[in-house]
Amino acid sequence: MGKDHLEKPKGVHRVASYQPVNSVLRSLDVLKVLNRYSVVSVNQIHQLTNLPKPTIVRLLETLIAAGYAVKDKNGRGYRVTSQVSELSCGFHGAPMAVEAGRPWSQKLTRELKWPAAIAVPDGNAVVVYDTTCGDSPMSPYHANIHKRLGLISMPLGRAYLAFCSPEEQRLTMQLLNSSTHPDSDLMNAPGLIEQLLSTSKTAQFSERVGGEANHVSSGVAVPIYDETRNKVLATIGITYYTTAVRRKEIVEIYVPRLQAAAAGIRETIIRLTSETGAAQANADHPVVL
Amino acid sequence: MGKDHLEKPKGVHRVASYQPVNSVLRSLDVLKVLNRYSVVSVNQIHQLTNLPKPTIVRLLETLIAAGYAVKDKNGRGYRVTSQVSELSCGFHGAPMAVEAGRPWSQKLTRELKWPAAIAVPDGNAVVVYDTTCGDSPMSPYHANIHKRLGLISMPLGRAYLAFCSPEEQRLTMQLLNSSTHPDSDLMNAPGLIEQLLSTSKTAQFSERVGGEANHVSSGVAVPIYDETRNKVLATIGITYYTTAVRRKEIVEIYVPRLQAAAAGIRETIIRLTSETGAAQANADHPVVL
DNA sequence: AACACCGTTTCAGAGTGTGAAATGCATGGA
DNA sequence: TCCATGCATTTCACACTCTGAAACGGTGTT
Repeated sequence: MGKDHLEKPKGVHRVASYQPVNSVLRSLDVLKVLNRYSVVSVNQIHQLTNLPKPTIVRLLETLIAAGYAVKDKNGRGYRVTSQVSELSCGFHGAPMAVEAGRPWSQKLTRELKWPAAIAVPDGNAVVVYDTTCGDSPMSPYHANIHKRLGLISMPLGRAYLAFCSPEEQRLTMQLLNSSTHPDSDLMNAPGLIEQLLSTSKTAQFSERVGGEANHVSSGVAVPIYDETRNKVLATIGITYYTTAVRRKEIVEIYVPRLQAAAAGIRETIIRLTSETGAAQANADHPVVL
Repeated sequence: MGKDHLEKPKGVHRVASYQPVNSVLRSLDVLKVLNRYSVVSVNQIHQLTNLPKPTIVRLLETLIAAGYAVKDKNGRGYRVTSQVSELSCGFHGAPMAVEAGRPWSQKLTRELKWPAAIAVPDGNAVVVYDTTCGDSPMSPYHANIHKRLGLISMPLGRAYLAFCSPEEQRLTMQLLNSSTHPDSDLMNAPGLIEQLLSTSKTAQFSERVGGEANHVSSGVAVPIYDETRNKVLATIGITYYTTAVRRKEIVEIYVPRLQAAAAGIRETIIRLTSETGAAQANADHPVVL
């Protein structure tokens, strides 16, 4: 397979360098089938996957050894155990927000040109899990992915702190007072904090006007709210050069666009969540016998 | 942490004839770690699993090829996708009822000696997914696991039909009228059906008195009700020789025991469900950075 | 610039997964 | 009762696939 001339990697993403591990792919197929039907026989799996039966039995025993499946009584079939939740319980918070939000932040950047970012609350800060600063032709910053942003000074942080539940806000404030974080230096001005939060709450978005400290950039952000859990799942915002945009434009165009994106993301998340939990209650039962 | 996958043989069950497939066990470990943390680096996985880094990258690429993971932007880490729900969405209905109910039906058989059974509604019948007839010293029948039982004549079936929601009952009755099923021959006596259902509903359990047809056995059953979804998840019942038990004993001892078991199973199911869905919202965030 | 760290790639070799064929093990019909 | 049938399971020799030490290359730090 050795090429003697240089081959350019495809686009930005490199081609996978490894061949996928065969047995792993097969085991995932088997586990998927196990999940589709309540109780499955080796033969059913064989028909659904075209895998040789010995292979199926071997993989099933492997899944059993790992605790994700059990053999039904008197060898009539196999089924999954409650432990399978370990394999999907992590699809919450950051991963869900990123997967649901990516198309929306890209759309924002296409339309407004400025970079957008999505951040997820994590203790005493928010963590940026996605930015479109690579897609934006004129990004004020280069790359702040995985950066922890302060909950007071940064719009993405404040959009969380101002709009989360009162109890959550109280606990987070305690955390802010008892640990070091990006905004630790602002903690001695309690009046300032309350003012910023209430201003955000009234205006329905949070804003940082640049030029104050040593920032040439400004930003606005709004929360992504899950109404079924009463929880701020993430925040989404855009950043721009302070001198390049008039405030009127921000309030009348940028903020509504952000709120529309947040609403769209919220709907996607609700859909993904309900699919994960319930769903297929009907599709699941094509009368297994 | 867990590295040696040496499994001890399990008690009465036969020892697994195959050696578990190594790469599969490892991939499941990796997927589990991916789920425990929002975004993970290869190094973090390495520290948590003790797997060699090339192996981790290979398995991650395999998971990516299968669609269960994606590489976070600019190579800073990996995370799961919404597709992981495929690997656990099946733990509902039958598997959950069986896993939660098994200890209770065994307890019933230990105490009352008669065999107990758990059945799950499936279209126009209920399917027996677990029985303790192997544990019972005096079982009237031999093995009816995976058998489809009628919703009218059998206590396990009637406990579902009588106690499910009115809308579900209406749809199921339509299904019973338009398909063949174990009780097809009873469908021409509509008065009988309504009477059986209302009697069950009043008495809070369903009962079949043997000797009527050609049965020497009788049975009682109760529904396992999920209050959060307003849904009968399964039914649990016991079977006995008609002539061996006085009716007083059934009403005063058997039925209360069954109802206690149903309540216990319901609680276990609620616990399992909430663990699967939410949970770990806090434990999940040991500040990943 | 030099260093340190980390993700990724390479590659040769051995251990491991593979699946056709054979063997059990039920159930059901004659 | 005794085969016939269908399915789950086991065996086993071989090919091949997975393995992981070592090397590489990129990025951020001193």
